[in-house]
Amino acid sequence: MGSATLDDVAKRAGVSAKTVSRVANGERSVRDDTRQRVLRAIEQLDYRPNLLARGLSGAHAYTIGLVYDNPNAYYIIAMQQGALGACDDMHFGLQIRPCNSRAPSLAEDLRDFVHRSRLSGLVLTTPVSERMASLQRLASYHIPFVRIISAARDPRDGFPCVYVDDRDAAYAITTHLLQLGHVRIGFLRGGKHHHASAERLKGYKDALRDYGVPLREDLMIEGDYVFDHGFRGARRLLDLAEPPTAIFGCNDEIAAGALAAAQSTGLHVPYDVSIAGFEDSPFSRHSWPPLTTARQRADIIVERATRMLIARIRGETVENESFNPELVVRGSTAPPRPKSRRRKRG
Amino acid sequence: MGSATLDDVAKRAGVSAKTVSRVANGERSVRDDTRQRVLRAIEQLDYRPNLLARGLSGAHAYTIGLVYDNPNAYYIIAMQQGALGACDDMHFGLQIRPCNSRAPSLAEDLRDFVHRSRLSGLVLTTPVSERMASLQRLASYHIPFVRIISAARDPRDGFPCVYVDDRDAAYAITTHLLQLGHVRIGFLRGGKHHHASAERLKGYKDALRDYGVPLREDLMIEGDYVFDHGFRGARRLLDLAEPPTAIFGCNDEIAAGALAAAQSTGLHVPYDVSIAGFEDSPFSRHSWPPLTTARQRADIIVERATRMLIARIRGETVENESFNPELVVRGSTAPPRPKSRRRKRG
DNA sequence: GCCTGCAAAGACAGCGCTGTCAATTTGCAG
DNA sequence: CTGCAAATTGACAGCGCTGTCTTTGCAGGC
Repeated sequence: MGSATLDDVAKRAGVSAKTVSRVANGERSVRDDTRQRVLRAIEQLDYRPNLLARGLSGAHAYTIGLVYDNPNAYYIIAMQQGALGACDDMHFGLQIRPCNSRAPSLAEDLRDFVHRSRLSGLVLTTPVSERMASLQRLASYHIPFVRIISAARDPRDGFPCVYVDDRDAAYAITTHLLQLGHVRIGFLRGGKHHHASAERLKGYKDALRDYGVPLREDLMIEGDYVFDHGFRGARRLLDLAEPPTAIFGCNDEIAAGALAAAQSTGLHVPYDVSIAGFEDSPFSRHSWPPLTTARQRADIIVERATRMLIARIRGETVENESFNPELVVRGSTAPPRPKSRRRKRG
Repeated sequence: MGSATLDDVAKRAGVSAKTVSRVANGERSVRDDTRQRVLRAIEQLDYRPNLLARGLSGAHAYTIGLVYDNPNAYYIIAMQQGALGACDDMHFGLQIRPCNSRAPSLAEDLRDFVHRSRLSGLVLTTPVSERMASLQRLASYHIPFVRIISAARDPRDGFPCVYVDDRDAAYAITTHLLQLGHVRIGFLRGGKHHHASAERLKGYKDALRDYGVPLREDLMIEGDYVFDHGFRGARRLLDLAEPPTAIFGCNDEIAAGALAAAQSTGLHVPYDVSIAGFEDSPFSRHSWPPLTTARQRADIIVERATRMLIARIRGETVENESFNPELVVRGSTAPPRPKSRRRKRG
């Protein structure tokens, strides 16, 4: 019924349980013929280690936690995929943990989460990874973690991380629009409390500055990472006396809102107005026209972070790593059309 | 460091560890003053049960597995939310398990998954829940599970389930289109191997029959639950000599593809062609125009299934339950426009 | 032949909890 | 008061594995 245990295998192979344990965990100090004998017994009995027993007995449970606070389903799934891939590969388990990154008790909640299941460590994604005070506390509890953050360069603050250069990608998108000939470019900001959002705004501003285009406050609109903000923000922009000829949404959902707003006004994208997003979510591929955006491989990023974490847990020293989102040009951006020829329908 | 254990609490409260265990698990047979004393000690020491120890010791780990084989991110997240909600509420843990529902070893993979972590049971979502042979095997391993399936009525096959009437919802959508005046209605089918897909096709056919509209094979196109099928399928339909005036996509992603196809051809939705989806995914709200669709609360459905499973694990007898998706009419459907007035733009 | 040193294998004691069953206390009729 | 069933509580043995320490086996140096 319940599958075979170490002892069963040990008896069959004529060795002690500890030796079977050694073989199962790939330890070196087992003579080759013994190892073969044990492996055969394991196979014959179809033995599978009991993860609970291993976790209870050992120093930790060979399981990591993936922590996120994000409303974006595609993002979460991509992250889970990345984490699961690395975990399967390294024979670790995975526990998922949605949470509220702004809860004052964040660090304590996570500590309990870790202790209750004896987790080996945590992968912290944005924006949880940006709550420095909580990270300090987590570190003081001796809980290993690796963060994924938005930064142009290695923060070197002692907390290991994978850092993603959002500024650079936003710069690339803005440059793309500028090179098409756009000058009035609207910016729909998202996630006031997300560092990534500030970085993207920075990239936008830097590009305008480098191209000698003056910033216009009325073209930058604050809001959240949601469709509705994109819709209303774009409406507001398009209702200006001098509306922008291009709109850059801080993520694909905002851009989707902007796209809907433009189309609902009877504007043709990209001929009447260009729209760009950020993320390369499936939405950006499935809308019409498909969105110009920045490709962010959340799955690969999280997979790297997970491998780093496991390496750290094993006591290896790890280097921080960086990722650069890349520009993906699709049908939603084109050169601006002379104002006179702009038309409305509907 | 590591949090307090049962023994610590027991000492502090001046009782045996077993009594603390009883209080922690909410068992009846503890006198009230003893219970209070123990609860106080638990609070003072900030005691949290160690889930691994509990799982190893007890008959099962108070943790369930959520099994899915689905490419749709929104769906998965909704299901996870529902399962997590119920699990948190019932003090159960949750393990997620993406899998390949068509693997011949499905039942054995799941058995190993259950044994390795001593899982209490499984929630099986479509299409895993439709692999009857595997379910038989799972049952023969004495693994408790609850399925979510697509069916018009209680299957009464001995395997507990939550059943969702896809046929009825598809009937409602088709009826909605017929009542708007559409006669040539295209159907883009998805997921050949999903029972839900067959049910939706059935709803479509039944509605046409009831309205005396003859079925036309050339208006029904097979494919998968993906955007691309929607796009190509819709193109094919729209290129017919007598194209449909409405297209029903078997899920929102297919409908999104159809929407993009129509728009890329220069057609105006819904004036030139109506489009309906199925699922009420965020996409259906975020496209322009937003999609008429069928609302399926995957979160609530999975939450119910999870509660049923836990009740079953506790030895209670449970009744199967049913859910009906409901019609959500949005901007993508409207009465057909006379053919002569149909227009294209470029 | 004897001792040293190292690799290989085993013994044993838990990890923190629950199931089982025995011991103790309590409540209450007689 | 006494007796007895019912209600509480506790003792104890694991659950299946790993960490630590010990023992065993064997090659090499004198």
